[in-house]
Amino acid sequence: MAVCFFNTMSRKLEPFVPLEPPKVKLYTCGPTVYNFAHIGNFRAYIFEDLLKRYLRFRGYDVFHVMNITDVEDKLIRTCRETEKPLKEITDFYIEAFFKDLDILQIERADVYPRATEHIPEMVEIIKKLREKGHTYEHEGSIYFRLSSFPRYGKLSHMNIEELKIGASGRVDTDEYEMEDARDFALWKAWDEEDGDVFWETELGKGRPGWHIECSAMSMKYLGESFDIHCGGVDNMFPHHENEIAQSECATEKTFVKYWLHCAHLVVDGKKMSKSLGNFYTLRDLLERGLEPLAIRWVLMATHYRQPNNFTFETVESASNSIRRIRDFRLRLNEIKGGGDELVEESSLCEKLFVDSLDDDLNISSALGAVFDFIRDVNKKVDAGKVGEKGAQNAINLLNKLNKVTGLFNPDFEEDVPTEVLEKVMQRQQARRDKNFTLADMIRNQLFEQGWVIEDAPQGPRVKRK
RNA sequence: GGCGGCAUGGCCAAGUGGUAAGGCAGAAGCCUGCAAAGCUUCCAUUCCCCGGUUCGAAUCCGGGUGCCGCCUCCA
Repeated sequence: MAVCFFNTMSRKLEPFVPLEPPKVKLYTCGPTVYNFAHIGNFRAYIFEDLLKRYLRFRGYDVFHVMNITDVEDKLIRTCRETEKPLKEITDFYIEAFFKDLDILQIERADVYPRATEHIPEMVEIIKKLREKGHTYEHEGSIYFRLSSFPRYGKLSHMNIEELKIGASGRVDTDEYEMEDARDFALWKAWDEEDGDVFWETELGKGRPGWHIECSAMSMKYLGESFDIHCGGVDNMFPHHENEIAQSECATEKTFVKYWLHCAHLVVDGKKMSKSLGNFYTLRDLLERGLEPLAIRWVLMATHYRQPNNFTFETVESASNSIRRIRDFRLRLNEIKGGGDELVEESSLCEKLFVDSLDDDLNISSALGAVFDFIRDVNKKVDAGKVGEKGAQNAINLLNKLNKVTGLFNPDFEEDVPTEVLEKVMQRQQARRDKNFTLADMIRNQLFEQGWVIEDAPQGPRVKRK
């Protein structure tokens, strides 16, 4: 079986065949750095992390580009309100963004191009579009003329004629300077509100529109046609649609082969919003004492095309699942001597895991295979059948699959403080003396200090609570 | 109004025609000095509702209900 993805463009599951195997060129829409990213953003980034890790696991040579939008309306407004330079604000949030990625164990992209550092590339594309007659100017701003691109709407299945009506009632066409309310800005002429945020270019004094940055930066690092473009469903229209229009008009080539879109995260069944009080950044969750790995689990464990309902209860449940895996590994580490090597169990688990993820990243099914494996192995361990080699094979498999999910290697407490170990020894002596009152007292004491003692056949097992 | 998605046990969630994975929570048992961990058993005669197709449907078709997203530069 081959890797298959649901391509938004065709609305079908398609076998994945990169343009130049084994290379895979991947572009994912990144953050606008005007604030801390929220967990909904991270849902998308974790989906993309799984995608990239899995492609690498399957032998592809992935080159990943994620843009950073560091010039845009909200940012300019923030500059005005705080009277700080643009770069000071964006640098701060970019640093915070990377820190959050690390906490969630999201692997870094190969390149994080910033919009402000690619103005010349954007200008080039706009010039090319202008030469080909896809643009018009109005008061110094340059707009893309949608009517010049008949295929517009093919990704989102939006009907261009109906868009024209502005049926949402939220588009007041009278306010638009464009020929048509659907047209979008490639280049925005400077006005006073922009302050010192502008570039003097051949197109005049101004700044780029949002959509053009993704076209410019993706094509710069990945070429005029590349394999995969990801983003949240909300970016499908108009952002990705506009990217297609600009890029394909400029190059006359197919821009992207596979479009993958991630569904939204909701919290307690509702869209996150500050007014509902269910809007969380990663910081907010960590302050509440949630485990980063459990957050990663929750964000990853729902199929990327399903809406993910984030609740504290689910995170708690994920923490318990992680504990089960940790305990399984602790148990395997204690095994000595000869016995079953778990060859069949390991290969079955890996096969099911791969088959599941091949199928449009069916992570739930893949996790199911891992838990089946854990149960089967535990059963054999209980029966005393598993040898050291088998335990090592099982650990190796978890480590291997962990490269894909980042969920199967929770931190161990290798560094148990000596005073805790001394207490454990004391307790062992008490148990040998059949002084169970003292033994239980010590165990309770340690529990109060955050340590759990389990009496395994091989001796006491010390774990953090 | 247009486009799209979703509806499976207390919670999360697989499963696209063959008779309901898995995790968490819960109950009982085994094990244990007692626990914990682990294992075993139990926990949806049923997959939003109503029709239809079929030997057979959670899965296909028709209708309905509910929830959600997009249609302004929100992942």
